[in-house]
Amino acid sequence: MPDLDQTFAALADPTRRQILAMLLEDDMAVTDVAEPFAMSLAAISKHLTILTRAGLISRDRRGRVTWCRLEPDALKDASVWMQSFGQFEPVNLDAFERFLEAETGLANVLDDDQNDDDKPDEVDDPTHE
Amino acid sequence: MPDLDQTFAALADPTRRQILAMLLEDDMAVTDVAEPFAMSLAAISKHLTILTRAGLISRDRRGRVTWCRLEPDALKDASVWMQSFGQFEPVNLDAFERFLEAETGLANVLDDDQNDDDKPDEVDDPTHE
DNA sequence: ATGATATTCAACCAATCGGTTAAGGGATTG
DNA sequence: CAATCCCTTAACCGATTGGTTGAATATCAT
Repeated sequence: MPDLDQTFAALADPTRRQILAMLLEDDMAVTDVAEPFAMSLAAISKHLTILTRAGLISRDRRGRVTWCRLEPDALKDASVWMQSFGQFEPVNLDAFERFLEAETGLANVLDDDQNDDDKPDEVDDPTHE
Repeated sequence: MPDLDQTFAALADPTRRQILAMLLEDDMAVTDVAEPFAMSLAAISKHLTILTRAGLISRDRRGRVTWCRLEPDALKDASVWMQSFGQFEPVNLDAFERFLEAETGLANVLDDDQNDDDKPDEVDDPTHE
C-alpha cells in the first residue's frame, strides 16, 4: 500500500525523522512523542498520520492512550533503492546516533527516560491507571 | 549545502527517481532526459532544478547542450540514515534493475540507446556538430 | 542576419504541506 | 453524571509543489 513516494516524502521532514529516531528506542504515547517539540499536539498528530500512511509507524489505541510503534519494514524498499546507487557500506547504530547528534543536536533524546508510565502488556480489559 | 530534507523530498517523486535511474546509465542532455516523459520540457527542467538543489545531480552546460550527471554522494547521508534503522543487507545493481522494472515498468529505458549524439570530451573551443 | 535548437524563466493554476486554533469524541476518574 | 485526559478533526492560513503555456535567452548552422 505505501509506496516509495509516500515513504520518501514522510522522511523529508526533520520533525518526522526525529519522531522515528525516538521510536527507535521504544514505543511511545502520542503525548510523549509531542513533548520535545515546540508545536501543537494537532501538528504532531498530523505528522503521525503521514508516517502511518507511509507505513513507517503504526498506531495502536489502547484505552485512551495511542501507542506509536516503529515499522521499519517500509524503509526496506527505500533502502534497496538507495543502496543500489552507491553500494554504501553498512552502518551500525553507533554511527547513526553520532549522525543524529550532528543533525539535530538532540541525540540526548535517545538517552532520556521518556517512559515514566509503562505500557500495559496486552490487556483485554483496560482497567489500568 | 543540500540537507536530508531536500534529498528525501527530491526522491519522493517517481519522475525524479526515474531520471536518476536513467542517469545511472550515463550522462544525458536535458532534452534526452525529457524524451520518455509525457510532460513539458519546462516541467522536466524544474525537476532537474530540484535534483540539483538536492545535490543529487549536476548540470554542465557545454555549448547549447546541458549535460546532466548523477552525483551519488548526496545519497550517502540519506543511506546512512536509513540503513541505521534496519541494517538491511547490501543489494547489487541487478536487484535494483529488477526493482525498477517492478516499480515503473520501464526498465527497458536502461537498455535503450539514448545516446545517439555523443558528448564531446571536454573541449574548450565548442566548434563541434 | 536569420532561423533553428536547447534550455530556462515567468506567470498562472489547483493541490498539498506544515503550521495554527477551536471544537469534537472516546476513555477514564471522581 | 460531570470533569478530565488523550487524541483527532475541521477550518483556515501562507508557502511550496507539480504541472501548464508562452516568452526569453543563448548557442549553433546557414
